Amino acid sequence: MPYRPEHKHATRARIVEAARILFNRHGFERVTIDAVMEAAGLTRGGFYNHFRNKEALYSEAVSSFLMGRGAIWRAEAGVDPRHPAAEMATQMVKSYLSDEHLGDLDGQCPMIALPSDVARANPAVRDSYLHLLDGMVGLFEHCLADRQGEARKQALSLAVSCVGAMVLARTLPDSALAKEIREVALENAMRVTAAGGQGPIG
Amino acid sequence: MPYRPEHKHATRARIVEAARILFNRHGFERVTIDAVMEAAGLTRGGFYNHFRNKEALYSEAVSSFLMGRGAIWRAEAGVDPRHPAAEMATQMVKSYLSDEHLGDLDGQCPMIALPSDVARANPAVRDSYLHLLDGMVGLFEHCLADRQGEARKQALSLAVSCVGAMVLARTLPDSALAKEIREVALENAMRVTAAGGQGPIG
DNA sequence: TGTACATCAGTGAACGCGCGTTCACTGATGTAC
DNA sequence: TGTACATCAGTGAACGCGCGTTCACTGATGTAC
Repeated sequence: MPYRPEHKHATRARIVEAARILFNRHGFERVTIDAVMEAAGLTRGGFYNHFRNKEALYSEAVSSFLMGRGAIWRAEAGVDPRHPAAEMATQMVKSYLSDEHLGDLDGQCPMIALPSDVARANPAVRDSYLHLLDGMVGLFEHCLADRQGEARKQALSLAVSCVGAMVLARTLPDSALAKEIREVALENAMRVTAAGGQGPIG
Repeated sequence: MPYRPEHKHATRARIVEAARILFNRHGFERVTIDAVMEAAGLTRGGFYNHFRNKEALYSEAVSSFLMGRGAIWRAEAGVDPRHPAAEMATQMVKSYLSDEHLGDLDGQCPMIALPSDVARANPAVRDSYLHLLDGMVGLFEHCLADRQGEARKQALSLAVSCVGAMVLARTLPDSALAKEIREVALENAMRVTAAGGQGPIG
């Protein structure tokens, strides 16, 4: 063995991380393999030592968010999986809908950055997206575990508000409407997380 | 004058309509000018008699929805601008979140089909998107005019639910989660349109 | 009414560039002795 | 410990294709007479 296996793993991880950032910013089509490899400190040709093709990389880049930045994000929001509580959901929502998150084109959640791109990609990529949304809904549901029977619906409501509002805010030109939308989404979410055990939106 | 002005106008409209359908289905990058012109019954070269470049066409294709399919959609939903009523908002929401709308890749609202594409396009395209969302919010607001003070917020809530849920549903692979999300969005919207003059939701 | 003409919408070949992918190679590394 | 070697991660030139755009042209049409 000329190189340790970890060497290849590390290189591969560097490529995925560089790709995640570039895809987030520019979308699938406008990111070239050249650009990804250069950002990872490598050259073009080596790419196919690691990935079958460009779409395979795309799929990995999308799912990589969950364990990478996603974990950091959960930590920053103060989410402790062992202590579910509605305030944690509140913190997550606030953080998700924040100016910082909207402006962070590199670190932003790919669900915001890539919806229509992913909608036209292959099933593996769409599964990665499902995986992310599933994770988000699951996390909210966990935080709202005390709302017997309604936790699932409330979690789904929060996810739609968060992702929906941010997708719109990112798509619109810098406009008053974009700001209004995020504010309304936040208000609605607060109403959900604040409510005890009433309806899904109480 | 060799040709009547209407002749050129009609040709131009045919190109925009062909483009709208193709962009909706495949996004900006994957649609070629060749494909658009062929769909309009023309050949490549003529394109630049009508548009400055591909992005100019994109912007027009997005805005064209409002006066074209958008008007049909409003009519089908039974919206009569002279008689605002919450039931009209209800009908619009139901129609927007329907299986038919989700499956209609050609006629679908571009806000669903193109968010991340548009987010990376030039300001004119993003303005067209804003124009669409503004139209939708304005329509809802008009329908909810009797909710003094809260109409605006309720209209925004409806728009986020509608577009957000549909964007997610279109992006996810055909999954149970996609169905759940649309159902929850519909329930929440019904709660908004059903409510008298209470809070923006509930 | 009929005809010659000017206009310009539409044609299609060509250009030039960029990108995904391939491939023969190089050289850094871990191992066997 | 030192050295020769086999491996394979990484290199970079090349290929082939597709696409946006340009441009010299053609021919259908409305108009002037």
